[in-house]
Amino acid sequence: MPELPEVETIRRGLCGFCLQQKIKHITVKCDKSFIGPQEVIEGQYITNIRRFGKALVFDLTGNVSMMIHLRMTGQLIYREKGQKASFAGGHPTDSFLHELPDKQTRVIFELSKGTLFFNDQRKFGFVKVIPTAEIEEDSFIKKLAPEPWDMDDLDFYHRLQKHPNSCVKAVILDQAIVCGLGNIYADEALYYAKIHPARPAGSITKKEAGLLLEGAKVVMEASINSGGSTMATYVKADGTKGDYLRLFAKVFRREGEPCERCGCEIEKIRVAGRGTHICPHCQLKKTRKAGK
DNA sequence: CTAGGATCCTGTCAGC
DNA sequence: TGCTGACAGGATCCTA
Repeated sequence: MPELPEVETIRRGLCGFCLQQKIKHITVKCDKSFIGPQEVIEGQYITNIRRFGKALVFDLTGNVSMMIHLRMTGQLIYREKGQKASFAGGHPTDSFLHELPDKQTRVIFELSKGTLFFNDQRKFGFVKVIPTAEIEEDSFIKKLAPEPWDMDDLDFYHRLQKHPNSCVKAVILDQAIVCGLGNIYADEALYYAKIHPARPAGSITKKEAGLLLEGAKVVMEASINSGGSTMATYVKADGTKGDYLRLFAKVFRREGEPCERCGCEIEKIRVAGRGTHICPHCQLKKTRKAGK
């Protein structure tokens, strides 16, 4: 679920609540969700929260860290004692509003001033204890490519050309090619650049690659900038489903609605094994002949 | 090596 | 109502 903007929003939010707090006790409710010795981090203080792509790293005293990856359905929900404060981020579900722990709670971190819940419906996400000095050697973190803001157009173009026969959508979802995009922002960035997701990456021109990289930055920045209010809005929604995606998504989950550029109906198709949303008029599969 | 599909797991929803 | 299959905001492993 959470892609780069959501994870960054969670990082910023939790930094505001959890820094300098002590991890007093950890309850692991699902063994699969917690990797490593929990007693190593009990009693330590949270000194920093970093982000590597879609993974969060909590640095602790004692030269130890914990990496948390939310994968598809992970959530981090912080509740302060006496309801003084709360923060929720990740896969949007009613768990944001309910009494916790609930059925999907996998790990509970009891902190000095509140409680941090790691919820995860599908159990794909995890918490992993790693010595701080070894974080950047972790197999996941090690192979991450730069984020779109740290890449220039030509570099991005060359990265696409390394997989000339793969669908361009599959290539931009690969965190070793460019870091941060997931299913939502991949669709949104391709729509921005007017590129059909099933086109071979090798057919993307330098100009198109530049537009696609720009699209990735634009859609993710917009989401990060509205991210804080996003989470707050959801929690305040009081029973109604969070639909913050609709605030900025032009194609994602908008099948059947008109494209805001041309009015043509948005379609949902399948590309690279993933549900994929396009405007069939703006995003042509065949490249038009040069000279229009 | 590449590209595509299956897989981990639980819950929800559409269709019979 | 109950069953069945498809699908899901991710990443890895297996196969051809």
